[in-house]
Amino acid sequence: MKQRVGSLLRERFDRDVVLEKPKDRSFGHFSTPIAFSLAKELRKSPMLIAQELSASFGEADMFSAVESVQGYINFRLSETFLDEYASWILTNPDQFGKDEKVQKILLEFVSANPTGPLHIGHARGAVYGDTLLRLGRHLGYDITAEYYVNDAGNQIDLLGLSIQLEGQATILNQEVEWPESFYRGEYMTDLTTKAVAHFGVEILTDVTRQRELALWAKESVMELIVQTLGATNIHFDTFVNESSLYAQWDRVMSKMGEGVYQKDEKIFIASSQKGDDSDRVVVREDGRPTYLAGDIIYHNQKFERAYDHYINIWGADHHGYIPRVKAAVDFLGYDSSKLEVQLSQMVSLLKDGEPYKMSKRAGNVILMSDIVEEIGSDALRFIFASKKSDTALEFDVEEFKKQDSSNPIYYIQYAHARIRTLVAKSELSTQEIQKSALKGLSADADSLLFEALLLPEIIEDAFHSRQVQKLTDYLKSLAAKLHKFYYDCRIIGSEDEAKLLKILEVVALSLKTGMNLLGIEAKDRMVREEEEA
RNA sequence: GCGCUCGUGGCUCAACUGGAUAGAGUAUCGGACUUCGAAUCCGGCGGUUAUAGGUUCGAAUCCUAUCGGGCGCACCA
Repeated sequence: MKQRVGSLLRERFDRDVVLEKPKDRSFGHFSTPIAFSLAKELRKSPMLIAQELSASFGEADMFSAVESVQGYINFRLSETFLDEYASWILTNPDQFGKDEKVQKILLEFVSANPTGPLHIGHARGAVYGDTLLRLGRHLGYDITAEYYVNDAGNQIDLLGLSIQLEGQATILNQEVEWPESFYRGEYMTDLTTKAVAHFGVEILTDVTRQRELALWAKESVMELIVQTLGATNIHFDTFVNESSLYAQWDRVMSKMGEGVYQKDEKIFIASSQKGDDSDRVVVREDGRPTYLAGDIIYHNQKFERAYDHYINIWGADHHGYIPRVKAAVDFLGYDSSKLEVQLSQMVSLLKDGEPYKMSKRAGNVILMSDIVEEIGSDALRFIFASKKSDTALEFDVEEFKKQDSSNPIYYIQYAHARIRTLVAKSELSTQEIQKSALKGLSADADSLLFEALLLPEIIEDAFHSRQVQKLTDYLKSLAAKLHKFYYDCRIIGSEDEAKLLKILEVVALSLKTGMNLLGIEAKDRMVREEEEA
């Protein structure tokens, strides 16, 4: 819709035109302040320019009115145009907001270490990434969702060791000397029991089999992670194991040419030439690669797979790491501007206004699975989608258990369910509703319809700005408009029943499509929890 | 110390990326069910957009400085 108006104006004025939603709907559906920017070149007052420009329209059937107000040019879409659009999407509901973008994108997210279950911080990145994925795919982008599994390095050794120690302490009842850091929590107890069942008790004391044990345990942890993600409607297309990459090291290193050099028995990457604070070690004196080495091979492999664009979602504590990876991509001979890193900030949880208790049982973290169990996947997804991912977020789990308007999930679901029950109650057939011509609408009805038809613009904007909260904001405000409309205007039995229901069908479709893009299922009926029992 | 980032009603967040009178929710106070689901709606209170300068037709948004919070500054991942 906005695109069509935009391209029309671009043709007319021969330049990009800023289109905005007027603060006050009585001004029209769209407006542009273009006269202000033209004022300087044309050496005329904005008011005059706006008047002349608006007078030059009038004949276009897309608009029913074009007016100038204090330098702004306001456009009002014609009812015919809105009606055609509404009819079209109601007969092609799957196409609402769809587009046909052609880019291939690799989206890497979560990538949590396979050494323990996901915690609440991971959940945020997971939801953010998956929401972007859904939005992008809806727009037609060919996106691969990838999980990078860090199954190499110290942490994996530590995983093996931790299981052995856990087993020695709890199963063999031996005195154990615990290292400074090790993995703990309920899942470790489970893992240990399973390991003994699988390998026999000998595995607990055989130092030479630590790695074997660790690699087995990793698979088990990954299953747990995949399961937790699945419970939140998050699924990956591909998993890349860090351990599988090192065979390519020599080839990748020679590919970087001058980008790497040897010094003090170590190998460095000259990332300081590319804007990093200093050069970084990629291979230690003893020949063991650093974490960065793995990431270099991984990114080389990503670029060899030839996508048009790459998005990484990282925890915000890794932001200092961006320059060195970009430097590596540059040295590998690829365009590092194709690599985009989005950060996901910290989450702090409250319960009844107090800090949420970290469970000792889980190893002093808040588990994603616990929160999903407590407030549900829908609520969790909604909260995390509703705030910019790169700013810190604090929320109270109790807020999202309430079943009233203070809980946006219920508020939006209720709006959708209200429409569904209304339509079910009406004597009119779907045919009659969809065929009715939208003419002579009240200002409120027109405004509601227009708002519902705005969804495609919101999807586009939310994806391209990577700000998925624009979608949740939109759904909240559309639901609010619906509730108000419902309250003000009697629908069943009114002489406009068919028209009004047609508009409401568009609203319902918009809400449902939006919720699905958030990974939330729209309900046709609301059921109170206590009624279920 | 250096780098990144954020600072908007009591609280949680918006503001179309430089545009019209800075908006929602929550809290609080007060109203609306013999009518399509009150899981809803309406109204009141609450702001010098951290502070001080600057840029221009126009600034919460851009620039500079100051103050305050967060994160990072590994041969850990």
